[in-house]
Amino acid sequence: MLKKYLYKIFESANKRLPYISEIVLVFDTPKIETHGDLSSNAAMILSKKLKRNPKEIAAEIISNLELDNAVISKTEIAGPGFINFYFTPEFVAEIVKEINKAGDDFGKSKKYFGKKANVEFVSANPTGPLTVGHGRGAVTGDTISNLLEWVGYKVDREYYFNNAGRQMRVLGDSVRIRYLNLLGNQVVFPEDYYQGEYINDIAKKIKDEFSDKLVNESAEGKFKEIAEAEIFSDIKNCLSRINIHHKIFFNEKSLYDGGKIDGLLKRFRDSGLSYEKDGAVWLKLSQMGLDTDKVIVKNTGEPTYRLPDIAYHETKFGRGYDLMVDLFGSDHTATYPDVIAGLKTLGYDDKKIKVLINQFVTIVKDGEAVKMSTRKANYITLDELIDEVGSDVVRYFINMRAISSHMNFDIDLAKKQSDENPVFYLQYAHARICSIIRTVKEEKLEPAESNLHLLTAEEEQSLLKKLCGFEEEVLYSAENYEPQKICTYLEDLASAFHKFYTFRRILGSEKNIAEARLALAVATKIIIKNGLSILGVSAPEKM
RNA sequence: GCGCCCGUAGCUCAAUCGGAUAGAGCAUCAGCCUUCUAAGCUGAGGGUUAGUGGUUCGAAUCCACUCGGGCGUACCA
Repeated sequence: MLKKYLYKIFESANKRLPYISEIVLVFDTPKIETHGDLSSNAAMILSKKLKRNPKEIAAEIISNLELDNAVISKTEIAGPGFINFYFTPEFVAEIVKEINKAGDDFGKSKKYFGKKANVEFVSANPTGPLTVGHGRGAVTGDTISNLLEWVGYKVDREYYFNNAGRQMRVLGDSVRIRYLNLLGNQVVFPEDYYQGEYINDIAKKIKDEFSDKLVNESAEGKFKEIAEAEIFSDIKNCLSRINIHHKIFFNEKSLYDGGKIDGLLKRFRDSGLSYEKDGAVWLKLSQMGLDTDKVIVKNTGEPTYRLPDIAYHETKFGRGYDLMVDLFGSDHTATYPDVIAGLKTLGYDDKKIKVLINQFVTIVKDGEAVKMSTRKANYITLDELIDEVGSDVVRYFINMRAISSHMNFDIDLAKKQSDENPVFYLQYAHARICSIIRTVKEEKLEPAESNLHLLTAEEEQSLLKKLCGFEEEVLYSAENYEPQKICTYLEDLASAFHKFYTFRRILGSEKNIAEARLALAVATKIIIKNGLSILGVSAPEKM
């Protein structure tokens, strides 16, 4: 709200200060309170362009702004040429009205209203349970979807999977052999098969249902079919435990059945974008600025992942999305440039695709890093983690970190410190406000907005200023795909509230000021709840 | 070897497209509950931002090199 005001003021001063439009105008919240509420470095940037003293420019800017002194109490030129703005307490307090009026919708913006986005995430093939590693992609993808919705997008959450190919054959055969073992057959279980206990569980289920009727069944028949169904249902259950629900499950196989793959291949060939060499089909990606051409069909006749991936993204373009977000782990870093280049050769606008790479989660157990592998079954499942610490902690813990950071997850620490997780700090602030609201009801006290100008104390003002920043924070997080900003913001907000709570009491204060403080507390509650809902974390009324 | 990501307090991480005195939580130490939830508040200690150079009014952030870690580098996905 504060930034909005300054942008407006600067814009209307455009005619008098034409050089302003030549730079990107940014207002920062200084780290130190004595540097004002918002600060601009415009004069310093302009000083280079105009070859003039920055302080001189700053003075010129200030004198040409039409500042309302009911809004801005003071401006100053500081340091090497910062322009610092101080807002009046009365103006800052107005935010309470806006928040309490908009309620659950406060912070939502219409900036991207009417646009459609697709966020593809998780996309693990059904060969085993989701691991903590998948959890990172799952939570991040869902939170980014929420953020996009908050700035106006209509978002489809999508899960892309492949239930064909070698890994699924191995899965079916793993179950088959375990099944035979259960029946007393001594077939040796190959080392590179899926070692997890879940394979045994599925085999047991099959034995219970079919007893020995499937001894001659092939790996790719019933075994694969049942294993896939079981695993997929586990994956969906697990995701729903942390509140994640995909709207679309896109099967790679449908691309083949629908003739999309053959059609694409033909188009590449007909337009001269591909050629044959050594029995394989190559796509001319070197024309698109890549180092080398890449194989799209192996000499065995099977396509590589590139062909279906390009075809898949083509269907997304066909479905009319304005923004397509692909979220995957760092083991895929090498694959997406090929796919995007392929789409570009077909004339698609690659700017509509945003690829996000989340770095790996290193699991630390007993002080040592654990190498995770579904094959070898030395992973920690997402389900186990949720059992241990609960959905809120899992979601918050993952959201706290920038996706580019390599995060360490110490299982023992997570269990031990689950009570100390910052998420409880936020939830506690929310519960405290709910408790106040319950208590004042008995005292016949109502929040009132007529006396907000009384909120001039330090703790009240810093809480108010924090509230003023929520909208901008949401927009920034969404546009930059940085959920962790919301966490940092909420922790600051909760801290400002806890201080307010400690020093500025509601009950026992004079009626006008008590009502104003109550209105402020209610506004804070709304923001905490809205922020937590973006993160997919609950806002409990009691703790 | 080459490409991408990263290195910040004892630990896990922040730091608003380069901003003023690098911040939180945990851990450690010292205080604060007859009044709205102490899962809280106040204070203390803890840093050459891996290292060396460079760019400029100004660098954790940008550039170069070195060291250390992760992920790739396929006619696997």
